[in-house]
Amino acid sequence: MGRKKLEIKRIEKNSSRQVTFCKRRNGLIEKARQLSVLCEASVGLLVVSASDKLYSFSSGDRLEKILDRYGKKHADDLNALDLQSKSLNYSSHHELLELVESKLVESIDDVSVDSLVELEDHLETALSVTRARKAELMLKLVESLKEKENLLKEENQVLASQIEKKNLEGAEADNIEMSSGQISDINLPVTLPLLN
Amino acid sequence: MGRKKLEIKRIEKNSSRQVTFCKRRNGLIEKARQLSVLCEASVGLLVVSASDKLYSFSSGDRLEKILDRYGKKHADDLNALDLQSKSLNYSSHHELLELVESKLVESIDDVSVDSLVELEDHLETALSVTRARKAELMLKLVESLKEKENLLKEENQVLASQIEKKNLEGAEADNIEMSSGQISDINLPVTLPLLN
DNA sequence: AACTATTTATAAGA
DNA sequence: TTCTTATAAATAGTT
Repeated sequence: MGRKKLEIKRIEKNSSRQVTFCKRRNGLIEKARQLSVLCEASVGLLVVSASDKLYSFSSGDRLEKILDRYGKKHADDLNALDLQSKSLNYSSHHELLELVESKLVESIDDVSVDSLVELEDHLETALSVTRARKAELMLKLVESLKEKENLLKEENQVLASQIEKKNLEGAEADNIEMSSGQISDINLPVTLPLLN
Repeated sequence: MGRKKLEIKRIEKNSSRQVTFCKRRNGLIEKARQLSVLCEASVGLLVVSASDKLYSFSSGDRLEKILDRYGKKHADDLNALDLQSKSLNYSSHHELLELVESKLVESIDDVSVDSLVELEDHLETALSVTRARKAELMLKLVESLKEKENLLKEENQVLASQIEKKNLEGAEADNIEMSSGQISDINLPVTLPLLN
């Protein structure tokens, strides 16, 4: 449904692929929503772009909660942007560690599945945040190094062009010297005989 | 897109709802497939009908983990304490992916808890291997960038010293130019009056 | 981000 | 279900 029929195979052109991804992803999510509404079905949809951005839709019950929750965590993990706002009910890692310890002190048999699931969630969230921060720092490091690289390259170019300029000036200087030599060569015969 | 425009709200007529469910479900799955192929995206889709039949699509990587997790949650809920580790004897990622796919081809309901637990272990191991690899690549990237930085700095120094050298030569060149100008300045007054 | 020529999906009917 | 067909929707290429 477009100007041309499109073969269903990887779109080679990068920009087209990205645009198509955006359009079709939105379309897909809308279709998923419509299906869930029209037919009272549970629909869970996750889309991860090649660049690791995550998009999801879910229609609201258990299955979808799971998918959605997974999606949100990984969105955090991957986007690593507003960590604080999405953050955690425990205020510090120290607090989290205490929580873990208290759970572990209980006799395993007495621990409810629910509380373990809850603990798992806490730990997973903490892990995501940690990973996100790590990824963020790594990316910043790489970025700053690339920036440095660019600055140095620029500097190199400036220096190189200065050298070229110097070389040209040197050549010019030679030319001037040559021509004035010629002038004097011409002038001298004119003058010298007269002077003689 | 049909004979009439359809409002997006629950279809009341039972048979119509069922027919529409079937058509749109197939359409949605096909769209999901196309998106994954066209744009190299990972797509996971789960649809549960009102009569609790499950349909799914997944594009073959990451997303399997999510679907697996759906199974895993059931496993956890039912057998929370049965978490004995299974051996991990797959030899390659390819093999692992095949394993995952084969599991996913089965109707989710029919997968045994044990096989899901096993699959989870496989996936977690693969995940940690992948993470380790990612970390390795990141570190290498940082290292190579630092190396590049050093090379560029060296080049800069070389260029700078060349410029300095050129400047010295340039100064000499300037002197020559100056003196030849003086020569012609000297010569001209000598010759011109004589030529007049 | 819009536009629009086309292709696709699908609602209703058989 | 399945096929057909009129029509609504999605979207590929373009600007």
